[in-house]
Amino acid sequence: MGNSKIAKAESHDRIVRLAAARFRETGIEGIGVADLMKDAGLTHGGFYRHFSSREELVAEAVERALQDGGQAVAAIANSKLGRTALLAALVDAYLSATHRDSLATSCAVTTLAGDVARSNERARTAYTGQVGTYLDVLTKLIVSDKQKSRRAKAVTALATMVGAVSMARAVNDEKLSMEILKSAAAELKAQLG
Amino acid sequence: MGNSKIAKAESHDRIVRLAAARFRETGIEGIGVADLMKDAGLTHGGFYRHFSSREELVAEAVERALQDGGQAVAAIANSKLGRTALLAALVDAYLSATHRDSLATSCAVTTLAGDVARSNERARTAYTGQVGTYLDVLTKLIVSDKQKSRRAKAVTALATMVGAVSMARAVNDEKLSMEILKSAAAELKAQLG
DNA sequence: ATTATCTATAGATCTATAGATAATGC
DNA sequence: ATTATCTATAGATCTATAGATAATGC
Repeated sequence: MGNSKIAKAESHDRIVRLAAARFRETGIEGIGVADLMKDAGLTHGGFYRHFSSREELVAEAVERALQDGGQAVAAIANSKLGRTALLAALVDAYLSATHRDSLATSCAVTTLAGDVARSNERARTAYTGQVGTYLDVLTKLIVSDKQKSRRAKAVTALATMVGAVSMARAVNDEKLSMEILKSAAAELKAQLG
Repeated sequence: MGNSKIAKAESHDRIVRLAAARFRETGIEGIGVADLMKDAGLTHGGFYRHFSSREELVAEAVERALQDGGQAVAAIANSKLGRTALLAALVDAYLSATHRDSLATSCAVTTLAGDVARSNERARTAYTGQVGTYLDVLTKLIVSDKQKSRRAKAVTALATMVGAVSMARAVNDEKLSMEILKSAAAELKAQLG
């Protein structure tokens, strides 16, 4: 015990990274400070040397969770696929059973939507920014005569993906869950391809 | 204190009805047994004569919350509008600022999606049933050459509405929030009308 | 000397239970 | 006699703080 500034920064980063994962798994209020610190290999007493309150961790962890999704999208967007193939790759990845089932690493725009709506302004501002980023990416990938129409199609496509994954997770009927993911993916690709 | 069987049934119904509203406002874990009982004008000690556990209330209240939405849809569906006007009325009501802001009475398929995914099987089964009901209503209202295609369009339309309202609630930018609702409504009406 | 983390604990919750009270209903 | 609700409380959490310990860093 007792540690360097570098070690403290590493601890801070580890707490935020693990909280970003656990909050997506359990919901933001589904896990306490003590368990989060235990995950990070620390005891709960040290928490308040890193964060002024639990709310501050919530804000940082929501920001981190949203960044994770941004990086996943950037990884696909930076591949050398053409416009249509790129759109299809994004849609298929988002509407995959793997994304549905991998809560800890999933897109926070879907997974934390309900929690963020009830959360602090910093978390909501981060959420708003990430939605804007996704809409920019999608708007550039969509073909349409008018710019305004491309943007509206991007909004609708993102809403479709978010809603489909939300419902696919909540239903307890695997067949219906897969139907939701597959139907939405097929429709989006037909509409935007 | 001390009360008739009729009064007990009324108390039970009041607890479930108020819990269905509060759970949608605060999230299922956002309010405790004592506050729920206080809402119903009772003290917390009597709770376990009505429910064997908090989980049992969660199941009943999720069922009730989902029913509320079903009744709202039925009210619109039973109006004397033609197919196109009916679809437009459903889409506009779902994607209205009023629905976005009226959490306590809102559609639980959107509002409780995240909580239900982590909840008990009875709540998830009720959720699954309500999704099926909505899909049946929408499938009948959508025109398309093939039955299979109508169903896929219904799934996509429901996903779009659920995702749009989820995001519209989480962002803290009123302009973006309204853009999400209005763009999704316009696209859905253009696609399905 | 400073500080990152630890142990210990205060005070506020939360679910659940025990036993008392005051009605209903046979 | 039964029971719907009440008061009181047990026991488990949860956030936050206090003070000790053992390292870093001047």
